[in-house]
Amino acid sequence: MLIRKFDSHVALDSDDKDALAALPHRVREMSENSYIFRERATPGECAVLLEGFAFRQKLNRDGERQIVSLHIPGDPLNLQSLLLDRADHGVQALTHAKVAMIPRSAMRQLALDRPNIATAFEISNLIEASILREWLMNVGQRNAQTRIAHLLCEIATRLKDRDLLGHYEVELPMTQKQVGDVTGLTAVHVNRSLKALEVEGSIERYRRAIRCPNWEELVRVADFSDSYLHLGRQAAAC
Amino acid sequence: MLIRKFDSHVALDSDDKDALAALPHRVREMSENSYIFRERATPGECAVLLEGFAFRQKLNRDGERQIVSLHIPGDPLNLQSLLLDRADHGVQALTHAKVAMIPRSAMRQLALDRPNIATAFEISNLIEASILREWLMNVGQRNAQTRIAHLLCEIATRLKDRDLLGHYEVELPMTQKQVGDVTGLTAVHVNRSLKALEVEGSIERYRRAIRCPNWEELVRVADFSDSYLHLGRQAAAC
DNA sequence: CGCCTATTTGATAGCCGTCAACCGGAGTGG
DNA sequence: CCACTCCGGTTGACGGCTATCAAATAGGCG
Repeated sequence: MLIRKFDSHVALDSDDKDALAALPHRVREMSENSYIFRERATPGECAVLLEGFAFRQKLNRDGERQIVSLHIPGDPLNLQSLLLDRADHGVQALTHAKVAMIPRSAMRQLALDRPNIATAFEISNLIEASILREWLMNVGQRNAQTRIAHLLCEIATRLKDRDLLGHYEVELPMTQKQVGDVTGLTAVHVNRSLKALEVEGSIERYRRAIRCPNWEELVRVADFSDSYLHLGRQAAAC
Repeated sequence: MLIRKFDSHVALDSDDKDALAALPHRVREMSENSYIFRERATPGECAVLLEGFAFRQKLNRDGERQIVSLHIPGDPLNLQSLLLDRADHGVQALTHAKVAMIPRSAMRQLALDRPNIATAFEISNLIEASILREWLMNVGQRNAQTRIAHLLCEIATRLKDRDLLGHYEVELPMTQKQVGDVTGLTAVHVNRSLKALEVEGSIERYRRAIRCPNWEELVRVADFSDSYLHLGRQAAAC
């Protein structure tokens, strides 16, 4: 999984792939909503999501939660803690999930030994920052319907890019409260906005599954453009 | 300026500092609001802010602007474009500013030659991402007064950390419209919120200068904690 | 079935946006 | 020196989007 993701950023040679495959690790099964890392921790391992979904969150003084990223299989979950001494946010499983835990020392040695992989680490971090900028725009400047539609477009696009999605049909593994914590809305308003999107024909819903019969239309409503996801190999890498 | 910033992330040896000092560059004077890099560009140079302030912004479909970062002297302005092929946002001078422009190739060679500096690059990027997460929390979960107070605390803390601020007295070089574009508010509401902060005694104002006679109080109102800024050397670096 | 959580819906309130007018300092030109 | 202009800041009235509160419905799982 990780190989596939990193290879999509930088062209890895077979030695790079072997080195990634040879990483020592243990696989942990995480149940829904369980913590993978807690805020302020300095974990001794790096986690890579193998199955399921995960998210990162921050809490404010009043205990209100902001979800600051969503992760799909293949995503590293705490690369930043290779270099920063304390996590400024918590990482949790969104669904039941499998996570590969890799000793920090092994990850750091790998980055020292294999420049291509170090570059892939950096690109992964930079894309995360780019997504954060887009989310900031989303929450700061867009109305509720657009925010939610944008989130749907992003998830669908990221899943599709990693071959985890057949059609544009998302089984959104989040409660409406969690969608609200991503978009800065309340669960009630998320509900109303989803309904409005449905009534206007941008999406169809059955339970939590959301289909996008008219992708172009949803993209338009969402003010979505995938350029911030920086899909494909980055020409600038060496 | 850059040496001082990077040295605050990682302990640089004298060779590292010499290498940074020897970087080829030209200094550009930028007038207020002029573009340093445009969205979607692939700049051939890296910029480091020497004097003045700068910001990055994204525009949505309706032309509304979200400011996604603020920069003070010493900050690199487009490190991410060393590895990502197209900028997902624009960079502009907030005030009259001096910027050092360094050829991309020289920056990349430097990162290859000097691991400490490569690490400093990465830490700088990671801290930016951490600030983005906090801003997302700010815009998504806090009310207007708290958002603005939080922004003031952050700016003051960052300036103080780089010895650019005597007391907690910020001459905020931004229009109220720009503050709104950071915080996801309108200029009118920024104005009312600043007034409210003043009435409640959290800040004092004279023109655009803002004093914080009671820093503790402002921090409390702002729900501010500086941990996300990751000040000081990161123990995890090697 | 029974419990618990998530979703849905309605009524109401409030924060913030919009529109508009006025003020006030800085720079310009007469 | 003063009038003029312009841009940003300030203030008021009003409206709308979203939050809050509350209650009913539906699903999931023992």
